[in-house]
Amino acid sequence: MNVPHSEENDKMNTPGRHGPETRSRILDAAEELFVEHGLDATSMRMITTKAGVNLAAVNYHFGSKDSLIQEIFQRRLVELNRQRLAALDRVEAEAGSDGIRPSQVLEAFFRPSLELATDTEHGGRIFMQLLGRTYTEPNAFVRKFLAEEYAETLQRFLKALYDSLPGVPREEILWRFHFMMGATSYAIAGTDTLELFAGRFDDVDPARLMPRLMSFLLGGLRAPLPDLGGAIPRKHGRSKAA
Amino acid sequence: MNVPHSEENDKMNTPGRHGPETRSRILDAAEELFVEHGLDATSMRMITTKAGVNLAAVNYHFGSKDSLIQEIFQRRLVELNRQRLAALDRVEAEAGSDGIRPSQVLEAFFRPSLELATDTEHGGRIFMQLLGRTYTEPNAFVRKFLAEEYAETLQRFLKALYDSLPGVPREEILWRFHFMMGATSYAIAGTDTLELFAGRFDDVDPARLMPRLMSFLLGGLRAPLPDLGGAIPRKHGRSKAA
DNA sequence: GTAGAATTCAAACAAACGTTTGAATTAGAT
DNA sequence: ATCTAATTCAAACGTTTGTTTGAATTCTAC
Repeated sequence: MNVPHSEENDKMNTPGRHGPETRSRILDAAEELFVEHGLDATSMRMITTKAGVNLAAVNYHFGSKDSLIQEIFQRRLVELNRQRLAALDRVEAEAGSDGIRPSQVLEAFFRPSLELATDTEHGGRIFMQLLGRTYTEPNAFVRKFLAEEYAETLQRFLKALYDSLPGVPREEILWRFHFMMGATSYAIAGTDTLELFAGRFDDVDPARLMPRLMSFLLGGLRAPLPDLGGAIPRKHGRSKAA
Repeated sequence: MNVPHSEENDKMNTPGRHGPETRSRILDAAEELFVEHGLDATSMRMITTKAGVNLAAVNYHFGSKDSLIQEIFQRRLVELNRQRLAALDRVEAEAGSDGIRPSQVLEAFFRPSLELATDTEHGGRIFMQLLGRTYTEPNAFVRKFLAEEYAETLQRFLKALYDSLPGVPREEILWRFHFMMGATSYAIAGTDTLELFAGRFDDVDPARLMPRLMSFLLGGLRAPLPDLGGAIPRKHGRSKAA
């Protein structure tokens, strides 16, 4: 009867009669609920009730629950990765003849996400909590488009990191980048995790999180390379990291 | 009619007629499925089908799905934390007059989990993947008993870490321990995460993961303390970490 | 071999799930 | 004011969820 929820066509700027805010009401409500209960445990009824809209509104505007999830991640990730790449462009443009330092690469990658995690006004903090726990999400559908959304950004940053650490085996850099993403995700998503573990957590000021995390990450990245014992597949051997 | 699933009473060693393996069949099947699809997305029917038992068997032997989940975590975590505490006891017993080094604390805490993650024979690897993604699990029930299960262990290790780093503000140590747990969890749970991101991951040999991770963690723990700018609540100031 | 408890089994339960439907309502354009 | 398309709405759709039931089966003990 109707052909709504605009899969890929016109942006419903001209149409959209009186409910241009129904979409965003749903997005905001869903974002919060997904953080609180997880993707699966959040039902359509919970979302529409919290948003104050009709149950059918999600399917009308987004098509399905999966499409809603995708939309939520996309609207944030596109902007986040845009900022990251812009920051990398900036430091590369200002770079001298001997390239950029590893700390600059990390800054460009992690600062935008931590700044988004600081934003309590527009739901940035909520989304970053959601994103953090989504990295380990088993849901195949979610994993797929998350990988697609990250592919280009990751590739550019890994290359920049490789160039900033000449002589260090790429395999090691890749692993350490993995470790760094893990530490960062937990720092953002799981504050209450350690809070529960350790009883209390006095200083959770997000403004102080950035320098704290940055020190840790840089220390880990520049740590002496491990002694991997005997045979190492490719890349010849051990040495000190830069 | 029956009073089964033995909440807390006798260990059903004397009773348990011909199906002492029904319980473990269910536990093993559930563990695998939980890793593959997540806790919520794994249904009772999937579990009982994979285990080759009747649908009602889970409720009969465990009482409910939640109790099954709890049982799965408990049988592994009790042993894991026992090993951790034993390792800590050992290094503390051998310690000289000037206490133990931070690296020894980290070894005692993280090595048992990484060794469990290496065990592909008895499902240890599978469980550690499950545990890693459960740290960020929103499910309130899961979070609760996970915190209880970890409370004592965390407390002892944090104290040991504090003692091994005199002069370093406890707040900083707590944060860095949080970062370390994040890095480790991702390293174990989310290998496929970065694999998806980075396209390929040549060297995933778990035997090499331990030295790799250890170098990174120690580098992060011993990194120079961050400059937190102006006022720092309690604990007086900044200094170099040991 | 018979009594009785422990376990398995097929079937059903109510509740919740995501989605669809078709009529009612609203708003923009002519 | 009228027509038309976009949106909202209450109700129902067919599945799937975790759990329960009561009879059938299996095993231990006497």
